[in-house]
Amino acid sequence: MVNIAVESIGMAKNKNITLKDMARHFGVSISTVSKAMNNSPEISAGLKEKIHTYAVTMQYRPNKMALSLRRKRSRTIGVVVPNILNHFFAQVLYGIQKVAAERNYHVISCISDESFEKESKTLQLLDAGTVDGILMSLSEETQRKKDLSALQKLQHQGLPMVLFDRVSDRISCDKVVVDDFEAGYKATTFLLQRACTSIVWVTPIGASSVGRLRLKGHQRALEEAGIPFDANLVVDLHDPTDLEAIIHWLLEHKKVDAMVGLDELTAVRLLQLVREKGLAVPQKISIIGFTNGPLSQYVTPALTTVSQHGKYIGESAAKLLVERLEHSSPPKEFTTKVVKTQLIERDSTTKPH
Amino acid sequence: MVNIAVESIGMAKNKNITLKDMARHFGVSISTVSKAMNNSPEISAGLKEKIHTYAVTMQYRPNKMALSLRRKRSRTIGVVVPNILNHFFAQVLYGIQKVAAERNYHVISCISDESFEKESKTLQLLDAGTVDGILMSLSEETQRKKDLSALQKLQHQGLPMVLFDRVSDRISCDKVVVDDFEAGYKATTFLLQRACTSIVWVTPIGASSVGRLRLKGHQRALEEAGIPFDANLVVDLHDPTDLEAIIHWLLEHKKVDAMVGLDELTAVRLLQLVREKGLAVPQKISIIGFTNGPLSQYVTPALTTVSQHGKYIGESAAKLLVERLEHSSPPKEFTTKVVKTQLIERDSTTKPH
DNA sequence: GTGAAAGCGCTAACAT
DNA sequence: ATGTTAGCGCTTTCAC
Repeated sequence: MVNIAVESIGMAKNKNITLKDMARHFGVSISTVSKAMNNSPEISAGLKEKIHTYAVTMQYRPNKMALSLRRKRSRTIGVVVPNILNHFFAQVLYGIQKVAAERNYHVISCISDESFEKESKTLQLLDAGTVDGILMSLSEETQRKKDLSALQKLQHQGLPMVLFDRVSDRISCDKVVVDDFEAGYKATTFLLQRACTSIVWVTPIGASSVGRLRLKGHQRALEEAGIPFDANLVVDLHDPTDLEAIIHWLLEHKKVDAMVGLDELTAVRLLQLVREKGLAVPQKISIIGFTNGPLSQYVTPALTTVSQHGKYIGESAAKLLVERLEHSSPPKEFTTKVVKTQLIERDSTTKPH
Repeated sequence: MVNIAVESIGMAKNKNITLKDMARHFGVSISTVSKAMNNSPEISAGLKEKIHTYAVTMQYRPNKMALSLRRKRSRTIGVVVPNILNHFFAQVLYGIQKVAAERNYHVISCISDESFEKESKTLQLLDAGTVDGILMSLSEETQRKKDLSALQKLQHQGLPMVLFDRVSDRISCDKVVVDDFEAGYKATTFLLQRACTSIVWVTPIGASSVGRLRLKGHQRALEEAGIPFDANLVVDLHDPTDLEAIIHWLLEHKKVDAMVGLDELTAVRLLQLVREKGLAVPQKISIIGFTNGPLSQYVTPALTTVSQHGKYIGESAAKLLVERLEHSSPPKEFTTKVVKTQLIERDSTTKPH
């Protein structure tokens, strides 16, 4: 009686069935069932057949935890991005999810919110055992602090990782980066060709590898054109709410004919502020943004922008990681994949004359 | 000597240390070490002290898989969203990540891409054992097919879940939804008050619960105003590329004075198409969108829009789930939380007269 | 205060 | 063709 009661409750609660349960059911050993389920040739066709159908009707599903414990692999990768509301990172994440799904990996995603503390905490939680590997882009604060200890700890644990976009020389691993120097160079050159010589450079990510490289490209372009670099035109934006005041000041005290915003939202806000000031874009001021998202596309005038191919970066990074996870046999050199940017000309910049 | 050698190799490869290793090191039993690490009062203060410091220097980290296997809980929740490039869902995900991080849960996120097949496959991969519970918003295709078998299977496994935004009556669980009927009603009423009577209704999510409810709200508002409902004005958009042709046709064959786009991107595209046609917004045509994202905010003219508080929805859903996971003791009734929308008036609609 | 033993669910080398 | 055993890393009851 007790048994029956237990069984029916069991049905309702759908207690997950195990190999042990099936073994008991057939009066065979657990390993026999295991082998049968894994289609081992050791087991007779008849028994296998019976066990399989029973497994199906009982909805047997192998326990993932037990498998992971045994195999020491979880088929899960961890992803840490600074900000998921940023279209570029959303695209990257999309790319990552895509290849992960294709290869039957789960992805645990975490947001650092550009905060060093959150990033470290996240990284701690994400240690080896939870995930087989990590995909990550450094937070701005982390790059400013230059404190990579959390990451290094993981690396020291032997956790494979690939860094993308915001990377660091001090971590040796596979990397996927944008050719940011060239991107900065390209944007500035583009403006110079359109006779813009006084270019305001607004960077919300000044301390990041990405921000620094783009700035260098900018400076190089100026240099090659023989235009002196004016540090006052570089706006290192720590707090987005400062933007308005800064731009107003610049517009009143400097002769400005172009602006570059290093992320999509900043560029669009630049556009808005300039127009509010009554200055026509691109006639008076040309504007270039980064990240080719819907925002750049649909704003008026449509923004000339540097596309970074976020989805492709995500896919590449994920593939690189999975590759390493599965063919750990030849631990070949670390590679750094450089993804070229593309400058998409729209209506926020003047035509060349 | 042997020990030293082993130790140094251990350092290099950083083989993760286990309770067993520590037990051997101190010549005590595994269970003693376990108790010490868990601060059991059974263990003498002295030993505990020694073990703790050793654990720290050796960087002991408990094996997550073993713990999960033992506890039958992974502290991981699964999230399935239709589309992460959509700002609304990105916000929801952000909210979810936030509370998950606060409560020390991992989140495995998956994208269904509005596809029934991908959603089912994902759900299968995400079965009990992998995650402790699920947060999910149904894909459009799934809602059209009305095939919830994958979800029901999970439910039958006893996996706690909470559905958000795109939900179904046929699944009984906690839910967090937007008051979509009211949202549709509100949008239409708003337009009617501004003397718009011929309202084009463009829905890329016609088959979803959300799309249907909003349409009902729309119809009710029309009805109350004594305006006959014209089914030709409802555009059930299956393929986004059709939008242009459809709108052109409508603009030429119907007298239209307002349009509503049921997601952010659609509304913005509507705005663009109308303006390309040379029709002033809002003077000739008023436009209302959904989802209050940067796109709606920065487009020209800025879009009047129905805000759905994505982040809040994500937070609520996550909290509901975690609540259930942690106090499974009183299995109280399922709740459905209804989040009110907010109509944000901007410049794409005329002022009331 | 410490340890032995069983068990979580599964696999695999080694019997029989 | 099937079973035994040991073990993945940890917790926990029960002895000592």
